[in-house]
Amino acid sequence: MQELPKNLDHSEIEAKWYKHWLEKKYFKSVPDEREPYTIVIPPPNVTGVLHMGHMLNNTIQDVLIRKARMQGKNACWVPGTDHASIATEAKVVNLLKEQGISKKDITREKFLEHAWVWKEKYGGIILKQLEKLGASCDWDRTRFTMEEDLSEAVIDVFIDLHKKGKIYRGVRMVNWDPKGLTAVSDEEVIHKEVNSKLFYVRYQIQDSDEWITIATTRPETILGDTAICVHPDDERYKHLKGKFAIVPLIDRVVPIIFDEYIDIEFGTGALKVTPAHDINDYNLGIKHNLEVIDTLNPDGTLSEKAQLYVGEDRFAVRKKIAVDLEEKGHLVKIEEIKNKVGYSERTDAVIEPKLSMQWFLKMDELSKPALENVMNDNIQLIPDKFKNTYKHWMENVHDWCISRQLWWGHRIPAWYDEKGNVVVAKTEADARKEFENKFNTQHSTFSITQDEDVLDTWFSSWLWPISVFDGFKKPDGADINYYYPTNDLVTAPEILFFWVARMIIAGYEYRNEKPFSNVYLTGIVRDKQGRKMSKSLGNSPDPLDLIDKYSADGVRTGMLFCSPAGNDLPFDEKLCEQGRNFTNKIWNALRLVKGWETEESANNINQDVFVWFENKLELLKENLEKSYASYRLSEALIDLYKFIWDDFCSWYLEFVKPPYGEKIDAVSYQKTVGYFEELMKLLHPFMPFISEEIYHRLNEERTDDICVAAYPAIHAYDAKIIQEGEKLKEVISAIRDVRNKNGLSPKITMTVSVQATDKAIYNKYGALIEKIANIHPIKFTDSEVANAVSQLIQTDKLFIETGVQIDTESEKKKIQEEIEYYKGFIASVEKKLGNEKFVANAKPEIIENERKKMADGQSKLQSLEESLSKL
RNA sequence: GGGCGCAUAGCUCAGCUGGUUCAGAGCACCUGCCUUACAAGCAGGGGGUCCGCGGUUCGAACCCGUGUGCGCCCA
Repeated sequence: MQELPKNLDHSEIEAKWYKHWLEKKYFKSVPDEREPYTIVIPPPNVTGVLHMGHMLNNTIQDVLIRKARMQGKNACWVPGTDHASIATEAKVVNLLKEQGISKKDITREKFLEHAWVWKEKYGGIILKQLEKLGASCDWDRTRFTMEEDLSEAVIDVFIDLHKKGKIYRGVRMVNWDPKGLTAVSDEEVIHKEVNSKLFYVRYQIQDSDEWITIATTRPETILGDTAICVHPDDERYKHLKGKFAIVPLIDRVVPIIFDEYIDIEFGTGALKVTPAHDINDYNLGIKHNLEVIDTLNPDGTLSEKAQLYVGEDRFAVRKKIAVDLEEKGHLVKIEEIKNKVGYSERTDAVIEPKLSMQWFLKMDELSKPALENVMNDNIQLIPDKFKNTYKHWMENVHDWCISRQLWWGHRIPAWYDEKGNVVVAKTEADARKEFENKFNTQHSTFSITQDEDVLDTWFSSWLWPISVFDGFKKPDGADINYYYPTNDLVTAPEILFFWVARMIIAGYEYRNEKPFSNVYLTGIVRDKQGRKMSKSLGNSPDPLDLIDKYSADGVRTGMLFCSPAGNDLPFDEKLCEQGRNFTNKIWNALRLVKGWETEESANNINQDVFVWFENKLELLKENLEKSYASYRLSEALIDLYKFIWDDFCSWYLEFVKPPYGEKIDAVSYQKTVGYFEELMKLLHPFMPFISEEIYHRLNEERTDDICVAAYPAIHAYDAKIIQEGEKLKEVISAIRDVRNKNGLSPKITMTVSVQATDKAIYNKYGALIEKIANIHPIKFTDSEVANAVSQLIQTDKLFIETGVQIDTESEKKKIQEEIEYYKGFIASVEKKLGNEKFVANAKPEIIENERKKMADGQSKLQSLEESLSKL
């Protein structure tokens, strides 16, 4: 046969097999009578390119879906992307800017045209990249949150929830992103600890020479102050009741109010109150009926209402106002402090609390079933430590601000007439009818306008598990009835609330059923310094480069080697290298097996090896199954890795390998190919490409594919046979060890005498030991053998005659050390057994075990002492 | 400030009901090997205050309390 190359060209087989699988439509799913197994992909942003988080996330999904497929389930993995309002709009704005076009200068329609062009051009990149990873998605089902059907679902849901009284419009303090020019939800604000300055500023008390000093990190907001607040119990300020203070620079007269909200210890115990620009101040303002003065423009510059510094950016003003306050004698001192400042997740701009009119979704009632069904494990979070976090959030859930001041997204179906009345309706015509009914508007030509804002992207992705199966358009359709609820959701803990909780809410609201049964929360991929890998930090390797270098299989295993569910993954390229080395190992095992020439043989010398290996294989399968059942994919992979490398390659193949130049008997060959195939099936979910390649190489006439082969069934195993095998390995290792320690080449033939009560294993495997360890002969003995190195294997004793004079002194020393160890060991067991309370309280099997330890220990000790005396 | 979690070999982590000869794996490191599938390999080896302290128990890496350090979420 033709010589196989020493290393495998992975890029060639990856392209070949992925294309083949697609042609065979193995990933395609249509409802049938089989049990469904469904995963919906967490839709990546259309703007996105593959990063390490996606790699991890999608590898896990692919492992789960491939295993289910092999197990004969109707496996369906639905891919797609979401439209990512803020991120996409920002990209398009930038692109237009490069072309010299400003968003302000073009119409909404024109802008959206540009946005769609952009989406068509770049929107599919990330999905193409997933193919390189081997992702076995049903690509025919690819969805996009802004396609027509999914958009309609979003609008219908908005109208429905509005009708149910769950959606309302109100002025609220929102997190304003001055760069993105939109409100963002609480979850999109990242609080970072930063070094700030705490400015102490004094305000004069009206009609008095007295001053009151406040502390603030944002002195520019002074211009919007409408009160000073102190604690009612604070002795320092009690006399100020009913007095007024004068706001510096603008001389506004504001009341001094008293409220228990104040922390007496912080700063001076006096707080400036700016209801338009701080949520707590806003609440104080409502309570004390204060004036609200909005001093900020949407872009973060100061507004006319600020009176001073109008049109200048808030951070520039912060510096200027400090100087001006100083000049006018208002600045008392400046302290350096650490405080937390909110940043926009999307634009990284400092978030400004700002009052504005927004649409909200009431969450209290809606979230109840979503909380309950996670707490009772109807939906399982993996790992379950996230239940606590989930509970905490769901019990303190805030109403969801769902409007965004953007164009790219689902436009809010609300309409206003000239008087500012509002109705919610799907079309303009419906809206007019609404106006006629609701407001008695008589003529049909009145002018109405649609709300300019769009909905939060999550307001579409929370419908994802339903909408991808057309569950809104066809609530009783074949797809939604078959695939919903889905099985597993694999996602990052960061979006547990953003997305997972809200999908659960939508599931119960619209299907009266959970959207998925299990939520596997992956870790966050971090670099060696523990930082999250991200494009902006530039600390993330390009996944496609990694695949190029280490193969898709190698990268997949690299990602999974150390990523227990919910734990962060400290990524190291070395892991991918280890994965690639594993593919190389497998490839070379194939080269070995394919290099064998066979011959018919009457009696099979490897019979006992097969029995051992088959039992060990069953044990492996059982362990794999346990790991899968508890989503310990990393553990399953490591078990498989060790089994293939150690048990299969290092032991089994060496056992059955014919001596150089000899042929292998046909039965051994067939058995070996069979085991190899089975191992490849077990490996396929993790390493789809190499397993498929090997599967075909093992049998070149094959017409079926491992991708859809039946996953190996589990059978019972005999633990005793496995134990014998382990002992056999110990014997061989002990002999190798003697060679190593004495600097003897493997080519030197030695003799071994065995002193054992149970001779079965030596009778069974004697010939094998002779072959593997280059022993001739191996024989039994009843007594000590002179001039031999002795090795204790459990309670058996091996006398290895190396053919050279042994070093009696070092041999004595070695035995003496072992004797000491066993003496200590026996003493500790004796102590335990001598303890009445232990004997009275411990379980019988544990006591029995201690007795056995004692007997074994004593027998070994005796044997060692015998050896010592003979030396 | 409130809540949750973590701490085991140089690194990353197992250790599932408290009880084997229980302190373990992979990587890294060290030694010896270009042995005929694989140097992307083979055969060996060293390495630990299971974060500190106290308690429960016949028995604690594991349970309880407490201190320290770190991470995450919320305000």
